[in-house]
Amino acid sequence: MTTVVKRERGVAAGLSRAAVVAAAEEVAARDGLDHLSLRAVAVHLGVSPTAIYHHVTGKDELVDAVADAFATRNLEGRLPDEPIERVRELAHRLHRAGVAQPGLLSALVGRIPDQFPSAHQTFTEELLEALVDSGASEPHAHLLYGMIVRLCLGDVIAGMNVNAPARTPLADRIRALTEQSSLPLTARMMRSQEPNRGQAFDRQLDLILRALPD
Amino acid sequence: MTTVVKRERGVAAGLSRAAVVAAAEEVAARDGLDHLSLRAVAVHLGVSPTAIYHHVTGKDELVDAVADAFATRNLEGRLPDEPIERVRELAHRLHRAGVAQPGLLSALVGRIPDQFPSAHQTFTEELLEALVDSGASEPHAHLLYGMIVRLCLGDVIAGMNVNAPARTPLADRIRALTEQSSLPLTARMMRSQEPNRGQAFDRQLDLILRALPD
DNA sequence: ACCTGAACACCGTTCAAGT
DNA sequence: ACCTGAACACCGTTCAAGT
Repeated sequence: MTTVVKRERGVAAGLSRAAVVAAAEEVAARDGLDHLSLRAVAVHLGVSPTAIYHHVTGKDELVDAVADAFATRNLEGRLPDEPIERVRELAHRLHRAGVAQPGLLSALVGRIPDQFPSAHQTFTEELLEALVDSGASEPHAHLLYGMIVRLCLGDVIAGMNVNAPARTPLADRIRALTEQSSLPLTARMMRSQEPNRGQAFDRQLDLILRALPD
Repeated sequence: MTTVVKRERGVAAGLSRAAVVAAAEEVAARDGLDHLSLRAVAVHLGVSPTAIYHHVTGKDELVDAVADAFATRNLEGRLPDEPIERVRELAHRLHRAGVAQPGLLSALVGRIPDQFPSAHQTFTEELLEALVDSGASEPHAHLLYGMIVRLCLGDVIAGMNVNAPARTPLADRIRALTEQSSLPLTARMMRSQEPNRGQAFDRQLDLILRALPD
C-alpha cells in the first residue's frame, strides 16, 4: 500500500546510510533475513535498486550493519548483580536473539567488525567479566565463553532445521524412526525430546556452568 | 574444457537420480556448497537446466541428497573399542566434516530425513551408544549428544565467520581491539586465541566428557 | 518417459548517463 | 554528490512443446 512517488533523474530522495540500514532492518524483520535483498530495500524506500550503492558498499556491509543494530537492541540492557545470574542472563539474551533471527546470529558470532565499539563486543566483554566474577580464571573464562556462544549458535541452527518445512511432517518422521528397529537409542531420544524442547538449552548451559570454578 | 555435445529434443541423455546427485557432489566439492546451483549441475552434465527436475523434485531435495552422501563418506568407518575414544573419534569426524563443508553440516544437524536409514542416523546411534558405554545414563547421553553436536556446529559457523573475507585483515582488527581500552578481557582473549586455534575444540570437548558419569 | 527452449520472477553489481 | 535506467551475469521453477 506504499504510494509510489516517481522521481526524475536528479531529484534527491533524502537517502542516507542510516535510512538505508533502517529500511533493511524493517524488511528483515518483516520477511526474514533470507528475503532481505537490496531490491526489496529499494522498493521499501521508493528508490532505484542502484541508489543504495551510494550509501553502503554492497550487500555484505548492509547485512553487517543490520546485524549490529539487531545486537544493540537484543543484547544490551541492565544486568543482575549476582555474577552467575549475569552469565545466565547474557546467555539467554544471545539464545533468544538467535531464535528470533538465526541468520543474524550466525552473521555475528566469531566476527570481529571493522567498526568499534560494536554491541557484539560489549556483549563479549560483559560475558567474560561475569565469568571471571563467577570464579573462573581468565583462560578458563575464554574456554567457557567459547562454549556458551557455540552452544547458542549450534542450538539455533539445529532448531532451524528441525522446524524447517519438510516433505513429511515431523511427527510422522519420528514415528517412522520409532519403527526402525536398528536405531533404538536414536528413536528413544527423538521421542523423549519432543515434549520438552526449550528446556534442553537450559540443561546444557547448567552443565557448562558446573565447570565454572575450574 | 568439457566438450559440449549438443542434443536434439527427444534424445536421451542417460540421466538418472544417482547421476544428478553425483554431479551435484562434484560441483559442491569443486566450487563450494554456496555455489551449488541446478544450472551449474546442468552444465556439468551437459544437459538443460530443466532436465534435472525429472530426477529430483527441486533444489532442496538435491541438497539433502548431497548432504547424506557427504555424511556417508565422512562419518562412517571403523571405530576404537574403548568407549570414550569412540566418542572422541565420532566427535572429531563430525567436526572435520563440518570444517570441510560447513553448509552441509548445518543442513544435516537436527534434520530427520525422510529416507531411512541415513548415514546421519547411523552416526547418531553410534555416538549415543558410545556415550552410554562410557558410563552415561540414557537421558544423560541425550544431553551430552546434543551438546557435542551443537558444539561442532557452533564451532564450524564461528570459524567460517572468522575466516570470512573482510574489509580489514584479521590481524589488523585484533590489533585495533587491543588498543581499545574499554574491552581489556575481549582483547586478551582474541590475542591468546590467535596462535592456538583448533586446540579450542578439543579442550571444549574434554570439558563435556568430564561430565560423562553424571 | 525424457529432454529442450522459452519464459517468469527474482537476485547482486557495474556503469554511463542525467540533474 | 545523488540518483536513475539499462545492462550483465546470474538464480529456481513452470510449462508447453518435441521425440
